[in-house]
Amino acid sequence: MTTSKAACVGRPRGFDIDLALEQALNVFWRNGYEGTSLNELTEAMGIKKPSLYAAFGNKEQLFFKAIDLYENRPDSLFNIAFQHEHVADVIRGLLLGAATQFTDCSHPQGCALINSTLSCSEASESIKQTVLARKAKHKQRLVDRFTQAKTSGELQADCEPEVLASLMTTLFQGFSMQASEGASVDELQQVAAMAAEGILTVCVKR
Amino acid sequence: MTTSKAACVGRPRGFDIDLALEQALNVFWRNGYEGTSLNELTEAMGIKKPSLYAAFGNKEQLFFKAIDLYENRPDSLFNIAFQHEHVADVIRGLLLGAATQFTDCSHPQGCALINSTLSCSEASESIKQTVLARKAKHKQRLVDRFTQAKTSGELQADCEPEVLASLMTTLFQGFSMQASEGASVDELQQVAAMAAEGILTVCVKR
DNA sequence: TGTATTTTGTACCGATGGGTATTAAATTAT
DNA sequence: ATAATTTAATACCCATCGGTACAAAATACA
Repeated sequence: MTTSKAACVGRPRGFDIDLALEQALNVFWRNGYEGTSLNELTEAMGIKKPSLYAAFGNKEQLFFKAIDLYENRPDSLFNIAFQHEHVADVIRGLLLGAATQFTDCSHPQGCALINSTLSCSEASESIKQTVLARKAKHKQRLVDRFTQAKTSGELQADCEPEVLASLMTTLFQGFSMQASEGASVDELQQVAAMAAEGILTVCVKR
Repeated sequence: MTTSKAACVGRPRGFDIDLALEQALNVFWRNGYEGTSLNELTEAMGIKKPSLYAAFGNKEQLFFKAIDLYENRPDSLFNIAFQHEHVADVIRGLLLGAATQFTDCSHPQGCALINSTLSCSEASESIKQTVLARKAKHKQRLVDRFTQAKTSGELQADCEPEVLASLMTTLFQGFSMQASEGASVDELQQVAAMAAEGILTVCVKR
């Protein structure tokens, strides 16, 4: 699928490339891009450096592939929440979903995309720009959905879709940081509930 | 004041130590702790490494002194907002103040404290813990203020001070990230206004 | 005029960063 | 078997990291 080179000649690869990519994602998710060293990566992936470079190119390309894997997961926050018909349920789903997923112990805490941008000095500028572009794309999905809600009369007249979308991403980023710093599910869910109540009261007709 | 060693014997120091500390703060503010190298620091401070180590100890201690400088500024967000009598004005002041200060072009974008935690791998664990402790102290100030407001009857009965404080810090962290990523004053102020309206509607008696 | 004391600049230290050259090992095709 | 091809492991490359040894320079005191 992601890597479908049927190299049927030569010595066969001694590791599962998709599994290795998942391990790499976990490390980047936990430590960000610059906070992750090749030694950490190779150890987590169970391979040596030359194998990593042969299979994935370099650290940067490995990161991009890992982020692709992250964003294409079917149980993504956006994919689930956007299934709701009413914008009120979308907003509730996004906030509660973020609080829940970001603190899920079955994987690193917080959002992999958000966590990755954090530790980017001027060195890895391309990483920064790419991640920012992806985040902007997600924000645009919010703007589009809220604009549609405004058109269909679900939102208050004085509620601007762009501002509402910005508020949502602000909360996501805050949730991601708090989760990474050890906040509990309960704490974030309570915050999400309060935020949702405030937003729905102010922005959504009921 | 901060460094009042009257070393009146020996070769006099060739640079202003307080000014140098301000420059160091600016660099940490922009790049975080691990994202800042000694070369960047010495260049910004206009001194060489041995001078830095003689004056400030090491990178870690320099960071702590820079953060002290940051937190003790009289025009701090909290110090200003907490002067208001009514909790509604405190909340409005904190949110609008954060949006405004975090995007102020006269210094690096975002909150120095929040930005510093971001790029902390397991390496600099002491930095992480110290910054987390300081952030927790600030959050406690919020909890105390909101608890007082609850007692004095300014808050709704179902509004928990801890949750409200968490929501505020969530927004601060989100604002800091967005500001660091280039969000404009206007954008953040609009978001802050919407957030304030929602919070006041849901949490504060009017 | 020393002498003690402190700062400054240069040049360096070991450790770690991302990345690679090279050779041995394992497989398919001839 | 043997050649061609691909992966694996070791050992290395250079740049940068935080930090420091050392000697020259600049001051106060005797």
